[in-house]
Amino acid sequence: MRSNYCGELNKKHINQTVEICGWVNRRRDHGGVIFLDIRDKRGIAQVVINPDNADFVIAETIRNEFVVNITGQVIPRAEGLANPKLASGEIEIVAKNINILNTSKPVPFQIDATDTSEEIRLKYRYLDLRNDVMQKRMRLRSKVTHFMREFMEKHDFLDIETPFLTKATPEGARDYLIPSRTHPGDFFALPQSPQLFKQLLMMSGFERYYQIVKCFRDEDLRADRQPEFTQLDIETSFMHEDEIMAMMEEMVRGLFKDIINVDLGDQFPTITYANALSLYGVDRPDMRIPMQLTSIDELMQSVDFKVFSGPANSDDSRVAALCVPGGATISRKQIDKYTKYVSIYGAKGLAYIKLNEEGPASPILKFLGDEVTSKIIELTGAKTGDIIFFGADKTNIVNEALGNLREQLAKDLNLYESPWAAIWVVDFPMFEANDDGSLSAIHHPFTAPSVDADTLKDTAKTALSRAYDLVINGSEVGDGSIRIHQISMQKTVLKLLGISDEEAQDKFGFLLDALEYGCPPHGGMAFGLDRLVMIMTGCDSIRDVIAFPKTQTAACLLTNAPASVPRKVLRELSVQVSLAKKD
RNA sequence: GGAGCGGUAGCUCAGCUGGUUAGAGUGCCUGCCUGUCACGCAGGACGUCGCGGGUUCAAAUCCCGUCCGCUCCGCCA
Repeated sequence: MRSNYCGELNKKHINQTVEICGWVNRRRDHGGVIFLDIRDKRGIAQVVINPDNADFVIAETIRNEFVVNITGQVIPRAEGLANPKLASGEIEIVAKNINILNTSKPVPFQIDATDTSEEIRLKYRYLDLRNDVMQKRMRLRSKVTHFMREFMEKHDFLDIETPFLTKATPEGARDYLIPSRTHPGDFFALPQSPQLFKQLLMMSGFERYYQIVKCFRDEDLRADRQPEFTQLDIETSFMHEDEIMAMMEEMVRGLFKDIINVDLGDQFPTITYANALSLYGVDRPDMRIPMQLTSIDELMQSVDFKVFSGPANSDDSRVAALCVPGGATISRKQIDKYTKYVSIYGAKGLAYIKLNEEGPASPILKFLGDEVTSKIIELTGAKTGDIIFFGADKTNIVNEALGNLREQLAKDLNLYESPWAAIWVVDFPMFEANDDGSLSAIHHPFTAPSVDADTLKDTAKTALSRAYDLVINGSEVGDGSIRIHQISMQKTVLKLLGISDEEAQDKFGFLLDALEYGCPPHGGMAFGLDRLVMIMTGCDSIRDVIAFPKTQTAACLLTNAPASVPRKVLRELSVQVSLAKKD
């Protein structure tokens, strides 16, 4: 049915008779001569149909997106008629036989349009996916998973599937629930990750496991968050964290080099969680941006300006400065926009000092005085032409406000030092305190602390874990940890988290039991495949690298899922719906 | 749960402070056209202005509610 792909035809094929299959990307009917751009998965080639062709009458009925099969001869294009936009632009095919394999209604949008709204694209996703850009993204994604599988297999990891119909977990995200017909009133949960199963596989002696697997979390969506997403999930036994990180790093470096020819550097730098927050305000620092936050608490403790001196003298607060190179040209109007921007993170204002040619200029100079002002300039390393922004509030508000402002400014003013930057974040705390004083796991409840159980009990609020995150260009693309492999430690951690013995036994007693039958030390990692591919393709949303993604309300515009089901089905599942039916 | 932006022809959009018959480009249909490649030219058809209510002599336009899409906060171990 096909001898060549359209996109691969070139001067080498001149005089050959070829048979192509594909979609009509565009038809240009000149009355006397008809041109068809035929598109297949490799690209586009132009077909010419002359009026003396017996199939000319067929060609006249052809419309965009018809599926055709054409036999013809490849000829060179005459002088000046080549199309440099097409890979096949130096040749064209003179049609001999034209076969309409299928017709098409007029499509709701031209396939190669670039301005179609996402809503329409999602509704007709099967058409959107015909677009060359989407085809390329899906192909790159496939290359990524192929590379991953090859790497893991080469390193003797075993691909083992774990159940989707499993048990709800305490802590963490909301679960997607599946009612059980055979156990009326009981529910399965879709896994938020195969975490416990992969740990059990270590206890089963497989030593190295991986899986490219869907995970499910019923939480609100973002540009980089979908309710079902894909992870490269990995677990190993008998490896220290530095060994695991080195191996994962090798994979990621190879991935970027092989697939998009990007060199991420010989060894990814490492930063502690505490330093990341202090210097960049976030736990996923974008290292493409050289700007750092400067702590100026000491300097501000005695100034006669309560907005600064208050937080400077408070333990849970912080005063920090962010010097923006060349930022003195930022307009008052733009500063107002940034003030509004930081307010979404709870910042009550955004003080600044501009370093103009004539000297520092700022509404707050009179409160700070010359001496303090010059010390700020010294500490931040600010130069003439720069602007210094300030944050003074609770520490997490300052960090989030200035940390996100830093990234926004880098975007607006193009302050990137390099196009790519990977970094490991380590030394996460084990726990964070909730509003009510209780503790939650920062990573998850099975993460090993870096101290023994007795020390952990005494220093729960400050103890560090053996977790590590991989951050590329300010996006967390993977996280992992060494897990707890001793029952006593696991019980200590669960107790600190306020999970009772009964609840622990009920929710994951199987894991606690397994820990007591010769559990090897183990640890692992999980990569967010969608985010990785998003970054590698330069997309702003993971929806752009997922064939059939969901909208912000977790609906599918293509299938109209989720949808109601007949009462009979619900009865079988022992499920009652209490809402009034929507229309 | 909250904030912001958007929803007008198949598609992308314009439509100011309310005022006759709601427009443009593109797509579609018809005719013409032998070298285009976003072909061109001429003509034509196509509207639940997201939905519901209100104000008004009069609403795409103003007000209230609601649904949908996007970005973000909360949330996401």
